[in-house]
Amino acid sequence: MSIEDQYDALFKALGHRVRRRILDLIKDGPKTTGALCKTLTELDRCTVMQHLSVMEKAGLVVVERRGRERWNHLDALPIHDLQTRWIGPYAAHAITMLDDISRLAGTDAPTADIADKSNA
Amino acid sequence: MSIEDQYDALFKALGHRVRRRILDLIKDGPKTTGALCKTLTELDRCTVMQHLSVMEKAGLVVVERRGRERWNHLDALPIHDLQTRWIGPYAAHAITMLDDISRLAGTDAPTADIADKSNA
DNA sequence: TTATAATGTTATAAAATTATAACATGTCAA
DNA sequence: TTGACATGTTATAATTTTATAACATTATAA
Repeated sequence: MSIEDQYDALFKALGHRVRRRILDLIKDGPKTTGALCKTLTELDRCTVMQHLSVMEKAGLVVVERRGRERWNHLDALPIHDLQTRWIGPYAAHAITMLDDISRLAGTDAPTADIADKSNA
Repeated sequence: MSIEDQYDALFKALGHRVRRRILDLIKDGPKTTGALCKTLTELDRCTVMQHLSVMEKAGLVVVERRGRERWNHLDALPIHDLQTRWIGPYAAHAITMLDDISRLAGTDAPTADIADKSNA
């Protein structure tokens, strides 16, 4: 699987609000598929499993089988790598542009939220 | 447009390699649609325009019309915001987990690439 | 061991995305 | 003003994604 394939899979996995919701649900500890379905009452169980499958392919969810239960763990490392290799450089680019604009205009860079570089 | 809508649009826009390629192409300066099409020879002009439209909706591309030309500018600020508000926290979460594991195991955290926190 | 709970599999419908084609509009330059 | 260039619009085909249903498998506990 090429790096582009990985980016495709990752961005795709993050590009649906239900899947981001699932990430939130398992952020502080793994949950069984059944437990997730009890929370996501608006969705069919099969739909939840399909979403989990998309996330598993992206490496965001790691499955641990215990008896008849399936525990879905979050693995946030792919997100960390994405930040390091792709998002970070582009975010830096945004700041560079802002700085350029500021220099051209002879003013300071815009306010906190946008110009804030201190994101861990 | 809610914040979730924005995340959907952004992740979706980034979730296709052709669109990431376009971002790269306009990173160092705007390009006309025609110029982009000349580079992306494997795609129909309409397809390129559809991709540009997806990116425009996500706020990644800003269009400047000059005469009969359409200059596509990159705006990386949405990516910066995404990093600050969403990606960053999750990336930090990954590091926290690694630290927890290391502490439990009584060893140091794994090697550079993964444990590296120094991402600008 | 057997009913049931939890999950897995296969099939399919509905919706959205991706890619083209055909035609239309607006602009420049001779 | 007219021909050609750059882009816009509408329609449609092909593919993928999302959602659900029906049935199958596996494991637990009474």
